[in-house]
Parts: sequence; C-alpha cells; structure tokens
Amino acid sequence: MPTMKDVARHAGVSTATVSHVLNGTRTVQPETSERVRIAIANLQYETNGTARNLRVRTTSTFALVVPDLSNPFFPEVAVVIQQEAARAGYDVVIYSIDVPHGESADLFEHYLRAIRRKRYDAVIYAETLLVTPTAHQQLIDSGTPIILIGGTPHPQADRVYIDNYAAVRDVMAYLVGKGHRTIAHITGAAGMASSSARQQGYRDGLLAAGIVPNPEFEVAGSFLYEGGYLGMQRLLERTPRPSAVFAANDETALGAMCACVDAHVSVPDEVAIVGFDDIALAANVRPALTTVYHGQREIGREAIRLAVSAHTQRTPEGGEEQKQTVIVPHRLIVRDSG
Amino acid sequence: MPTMKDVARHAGVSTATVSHVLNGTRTVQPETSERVRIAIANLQYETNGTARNLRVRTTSTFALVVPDLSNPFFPEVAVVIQQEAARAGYDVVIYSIDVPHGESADLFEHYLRAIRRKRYDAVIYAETLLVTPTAHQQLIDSGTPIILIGGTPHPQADRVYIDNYAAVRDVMAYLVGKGHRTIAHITGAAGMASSSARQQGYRDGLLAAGIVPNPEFEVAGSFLYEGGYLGMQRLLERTPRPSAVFAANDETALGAMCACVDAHVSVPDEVAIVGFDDIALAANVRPALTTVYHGQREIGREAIRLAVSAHTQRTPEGGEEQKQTVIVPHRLIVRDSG
DNA sequence: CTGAAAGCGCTAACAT
DNA sequence: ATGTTAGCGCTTTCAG
Repeated sequence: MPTMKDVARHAGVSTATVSHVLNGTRTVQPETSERVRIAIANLQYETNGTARNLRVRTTSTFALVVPDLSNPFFPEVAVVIQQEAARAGYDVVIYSIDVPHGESADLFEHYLRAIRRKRYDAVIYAETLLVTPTAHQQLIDSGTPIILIGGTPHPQADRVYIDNYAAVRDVMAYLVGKGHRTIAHITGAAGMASSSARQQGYRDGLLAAGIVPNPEFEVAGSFLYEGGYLGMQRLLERTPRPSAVFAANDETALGAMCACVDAHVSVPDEVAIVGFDDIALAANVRPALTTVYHGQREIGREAIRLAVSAHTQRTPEGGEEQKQTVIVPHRLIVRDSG
Repeated sequence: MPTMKDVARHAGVSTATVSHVLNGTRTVQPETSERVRIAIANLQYETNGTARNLRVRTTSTFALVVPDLSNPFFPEVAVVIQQEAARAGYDVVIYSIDVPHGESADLFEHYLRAIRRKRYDAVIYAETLLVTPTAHQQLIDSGTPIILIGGTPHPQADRVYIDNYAAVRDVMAYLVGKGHRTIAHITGAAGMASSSARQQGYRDGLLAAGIVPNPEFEVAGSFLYEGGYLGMQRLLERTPRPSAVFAANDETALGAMCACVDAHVSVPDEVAIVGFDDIALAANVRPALTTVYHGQREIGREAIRLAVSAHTQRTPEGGEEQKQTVIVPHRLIVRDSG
C-alpha cells in the first residue's frame, strides 16, 4: 500500500501539497495538481482512513444499534439510514444484538466497548431491552452524541419516534368503526416502551368506545412470530371469541394469522387482524395485512439529520446543545386482513 | 476523552507500562498493574482504536457486502457472521447496496472507496451484480483478502458457497418422485451465477426424468417478490398449467403463492410450489413452504473462518497463500406447499 | 520489571 | 503557491 509520501515523491511535491489537492483545502497550481493526480492514479493510492481519522479526530462514521435484524422493520430503517448517511458523507456500521438467547448480554457488552473504542461520531440506538440508561450514560460521558429511535426519552440524547399511542388509537377507532366490540390484543415484548404505549392505546381505544377492557382479551406476545402464534391460539379458546385482534407488530400479526389458518378460522371473516409497522411483507401475504406505517423512511432520514447535526454542532468543551425530539407521522394502511 | 498519557500520569508510570497492562504483553508487577487499572477505571479510559489501528496496521474489522438487506436471507447470514466475528475478536461492518434503482451504482462506487480507505482486514462479498471482477481486482491489488459468498470463483479469493446445481437436482427429483411431470421454473435475477446454476439444475432435473424442458414453463424472475408474483401469473395462463413450480428463491416463491391465492388456485392441490433458501419466513406462511436450506449458519461460520485465516496467514510481502474454497451442505426441507 | 523515544500516515499551522 | 514540521494516541524496540 503506497502512502502519501510515495505519492509526493512521485509527483515531486511535498505531502502537504498532496493532502491539499486531495482535500481541495487550498489553491494549488493546476499543473502541480495534475502531476499529483497522475501519481495517485499510477500508484493506486487511497487515503489511509485510520491515519486521517486520528489526525482530524473524527471518523465520519455512525454506529447503528438494532435489537433484531430478523424483524424486517430494522433492515428497512437500516437501509434508509445507510443511504442518507452516504449522502451526507458518513458511513454507518450496524450492530445487531439478536443472538441465541443468553449470549445477548455478553455480545452487547462487547459491542458497547467496541463502540466506545471506535470513536464513532454518533450512535443511533433503536429501542432494545439491553440498552439501559447506564449504557447510554457511558457513551454520553465519553462525549458521543446519541440518537434514540423510539424507546424512552433521555435528557442528553436526541430522539426520533412515532406516536405509538395515537397510532393505536387510530386502529382502535377504525376497528370500532367497522362494528367490532370484542377486540383482543397480543402485546409486544414486556418491558419495552413501545409495547406499553401500544397497549395503553388499545385499552383507551376500547374505553373511548364505551367498551370495558376484558383482561382475558389481552395476551402476552414478544414482537416475534411465535408470540403471535401462541397468543392467537389462546385467544381462539376464549368464549366469546374476539372478532378482531390488534397485534403489537406485523410479525406478531403474521403469527396470529398462521394460527388462524391452522385452526381453520377465517381471516378476516371470523376474526380481523391488524398489525403494526407496515413491513414490506405486510402487503405480500394473503390476506394482505391491515397495519400502520411506522415511518421507516422518515425515521431513517431524521435520525441521520439529527446525528449529523449533533456531530457538527458539537461544542469543543462542555457547552450543552439543546436536544431535539422529532415525531414522525404514522398512517393507517387498510388492506384485507381487518 | 482521556488518553493513555493521562492514565500513565495518574498511575505514576509510563505509557509503555499502561499499554502493556492493557494488552498483557509483558509481565508487570501486580501492584503497578493494579494502580494502572484503578486509574483506568477512575478516568473511564477506553483505548483509542483509531490510534491503535494506525500503529498496529490492522483494524480487527471485516467488511461484509450484501446486495439486499430486504431479502431476509442476507440478514440471516449477516447475523451469524457478526456473532462468529465477535467470537474471534473482530467487528464487521455491513454494506448493503440495495437502493431505489439507479442510485445503486453510485452508492456502490462510494462504498468501494470507503472500503479501500478503511483498511479492513478482509472483505466478505455476497454475489451481487455490481461486484465485478474489476471491483475485486482493485481490492486485491490493495492487498485486502477477499472471501466470496456464492457467485463465481476468482483465482485470488477464497470462496464459500452451496452447490446450487446439486440442490436443485434434489428438488427436481423430489417433485418428479411425487408424480409431477409439468414442472415450471421462475428464475432468479438475470446475470447471476446462482440463477443460472439453479436454472441448469431445473433443466437437467427434467431431462433426467425423461421430460423435455418446455420453454413456456421457464419464466424470468428477479429473486424478488414481484418477480415471483408476475411470473406465476404468466404461468397460470399456460395450457396445460404446470402442476408444480420451482421458484429460484423463497421470496419468489412467496410472490408465486400470493399470485395463486389471488387467482383462486390452490397450493399445493392445484399447483405445488417449492422455494430456495429456507429463510425463517418459509415456515411462517401458510401453506408452509417446501424449500432447500441454504446453509446460512455454515456460510457465516466458514466465511469468518476463512477471513480470519486469510488475515492472520497473510505473508508480509507477496507470498501467495493457497486460496480455499468450501462448499456448505444443503438440505431439502419438505413442508406443505409442494 | 520499567521507561524513553521512534514512528504508524496523515493534516494544519506556520513558514517562506 | 508550496514546503517544513509538529503532533493525533498508540505500540514496541531498545536500554537500562
């Protein structure tokens, strides 16, 4: 691997000049500049990013931490984040902490240290059970800006999220509007902010329609397929059977739909199902899933905007910037399942 | 952010000593070592990876480039790769080049330069249309070991893949064994090695059963849902109608299944469908998809093994190591769709 | 068992 | 318009 010194020698200039033509950081004679370019091409030179980063004390890289790459929602936002970051001149490295149960905590610990060591310009965190306030604090203490996606607010972090509660109120109003009175809910993973906000929206949606929530109609899910499948099986045993179920996310809804098929219960005729997220798959199953769009494009775009701004605005020492919070719009997508 | 110098000062030792206790690279008096640890804890010190990487000329990081994060197959192998890499002490950064058509080439160009600049210890490449031999060559010339997943062999790169042809021969034998004679095929994306290998397996599977391939039964897909949906629609217009279709991958198969549902054609009664990959989703739709396991666990594991070995075995100057090639096992998974 | 000091490859004052 | 040079924070001879 040739270094800048090699290029300088070949072009008969100093490394300073090479650096400046590379970065366009001061005017250099066209002829000189040309010689440098030729040398670069001949030597197949490429800047050593490690050295550059050390010198400029910046990495032009963000870390993105997601709980689960197997739920398509996260790849969907990850892709947007990568595009937007590239457009803004940053790279992003994805840390996904879904692993065979048990190993997760270790891996997360490992990631956390790696993230601190790598000196990312910002870290973008999707809500995860493992991402505790303590974890945030470590990062914040090290001066890294944090952008939260969903989860709970933190005084020293920017945050972008959708209004889960309002979105679910929308689906409840829709379901009630279609005449459903016995509406069940399969919850998300216990302990997650999005789970409880959606649950609350479910309950209040019922109340608002003058229906008293029936605890029998609330079963625990996990945001995973299995949770939906098992939860639906339990719901199908209830009498009366719910005429509609709101699943905490699309994966859960898919599990619920499969449970219905396996039990020879027709969707949406015997039971309506609505999910949450509007992952691509929602439109690609039959019946197509009614759901709410989670704003993956907007979330990705805003997260990067916040990250870039947090990074560039950062005052050298101390001076706390005002943290921002942005709510992206949701939208009920009516399809065939409910 | 405190530096090693700060730690040294606080502990009353030299930076050399701090470095050595951190890396366990020479024996140091227990008492001294303890003082250093205390200072590290107090200051919340964490190694500056950038500086370290520059000095040791290694990044302990691999790049993984995948064509498409929205096809669950790739997240599935990415997750395994990350775990295995973490276990071996490496990080991996994922570059996904799926973007709204057209932008792809630019983004890929951008990624390629970023990858060269970042001095990854190895790059792992899943087959992509954009990853040309020229692209490989640039990386290889820069001395970065390359590990190919699937695709076509390259003399200077390791490679891990499954035997697509043999796998498809297995599915054809299975279908023929169930009495199917009119078997159609929805192909993968044009120009990809895995597409043609699977197509060849399809044709030869027919021939081996004494059936002459009917060009009408071969329709072009794209490895995407849409390709499967559209392809199936065309197949359903054929007379006679095929009694079975082999889709180039699971996403395609899902599209095909949806097309059948929409056309009121029953799967598997009127037409059997089999896919390829065995993504998690395959078991989570109804009817559950018959498919072939693509060895995502094995591919991930082997890719990292090759990457680590290519990185550590690398001879300082020139000396070409023997490139390795590993074939991971496939397995027909019979479910309900065919 | 420990320290001093030379760099890794680059950028950015500070010269000229 | 260009060159010299001092580091960025770390690891690792080389000395002791």
